[in-house]
Amino acid sequence: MIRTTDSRSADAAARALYGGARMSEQRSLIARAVLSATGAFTADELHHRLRETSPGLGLATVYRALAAMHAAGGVATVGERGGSALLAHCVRDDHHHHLVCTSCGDVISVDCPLGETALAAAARAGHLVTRHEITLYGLCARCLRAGGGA
Amino acid sequence: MIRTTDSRSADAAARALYGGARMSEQRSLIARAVLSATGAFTADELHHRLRETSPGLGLATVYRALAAMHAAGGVATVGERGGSALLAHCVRDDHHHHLVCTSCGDVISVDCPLGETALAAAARAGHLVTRHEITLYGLCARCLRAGGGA
DNA sequence: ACTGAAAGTGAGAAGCATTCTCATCTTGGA
DNA sequence: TCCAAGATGAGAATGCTTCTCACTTTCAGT
Ligand SMILES: [Mn+2]
Ligand SMILES: [Mn+2]
Ligand SMILES: [Zn+2]
Ligand SMILES: [Zn+2]
Repeated sequence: MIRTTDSRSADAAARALYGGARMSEQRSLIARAVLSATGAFTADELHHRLRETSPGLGLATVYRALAAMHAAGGVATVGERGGSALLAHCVRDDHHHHLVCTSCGDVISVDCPLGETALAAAARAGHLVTRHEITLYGLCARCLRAGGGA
Repeated sequence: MIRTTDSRSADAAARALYGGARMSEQRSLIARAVLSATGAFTADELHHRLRETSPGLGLATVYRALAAMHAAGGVATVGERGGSALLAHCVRDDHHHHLVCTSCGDVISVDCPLGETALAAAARAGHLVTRHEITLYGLCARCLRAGGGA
């Protein structure tokens, strides 16, 4: 039986999030917390979770580790909540966006809705779109079944 | 000759931005600055501009006036730059988004690209999209002609 | 025009997320 | 093993935005 919590594969998965950079005990813990998170989280939330088993872990270290994972592409900013950035583990490597469940925090990957139509309209008006940010908020299938249909 | 700076119509336009609320000398000045801005601006930028002719104007007053206009619908958050919110005068009352020129700050109104296709895809997966944020960045026609084609 | 309660103002303090500083560990290749 | 580069933790610092409070202004009702 192969377990996803196997220490060898867990280490490899955690290490991969940093893109081959140096690994510390703290960064390993933080990466595992990111991998085991069910949905989106803020830096502070992750810090609180980690504090339960690692009381000495600093908040700045969490921020630094998340920035490193973000740079390596394993973590994405998927929205914001109450003034804090919402992050999540993101494996998809093609261009896409995220739907964040405002009830449970789950993150659903969505294809980019900016198609030929939208970009062509901008081009027709003489403009050039070089970058865009799209975030969807709503309810995931589970939360919609649970309470949205009442 | 009818001038856009006619005091009667300027007052009316400024007043309209607040949605009929009480009007002070400061709010009038701030509303005119919003109306005369060519594109997007931060609260601090607007404050600096206003300071040139109204040295006593407080930054908190600018923030409060912008919040009031935002609530009334005459001002929209159109993006962010360097950690500050980018605002702009927005008259369009139907659902739309904004393309901000990263060169000159001009704001171009764009139709919402989230069509049936995108929403249906989410619905098919059992999700419900209740809210979304879309911001485009790029170059306006003028800036594209000026430097983008070099 | 007068009055007064509600609303607005200015200065600075306060909040809050995030980043920086710096002295002190760790890590991992040589 | 050695050590230079990198990571850590605590708290200071930063920067945008909001709040507090004493004071002033607005305007609906008279
Ligand atoms: Mn993703
Ligand atoms: Mn608009
Ligand atoms: Zn959910
Ligand atoms: Zn431009």
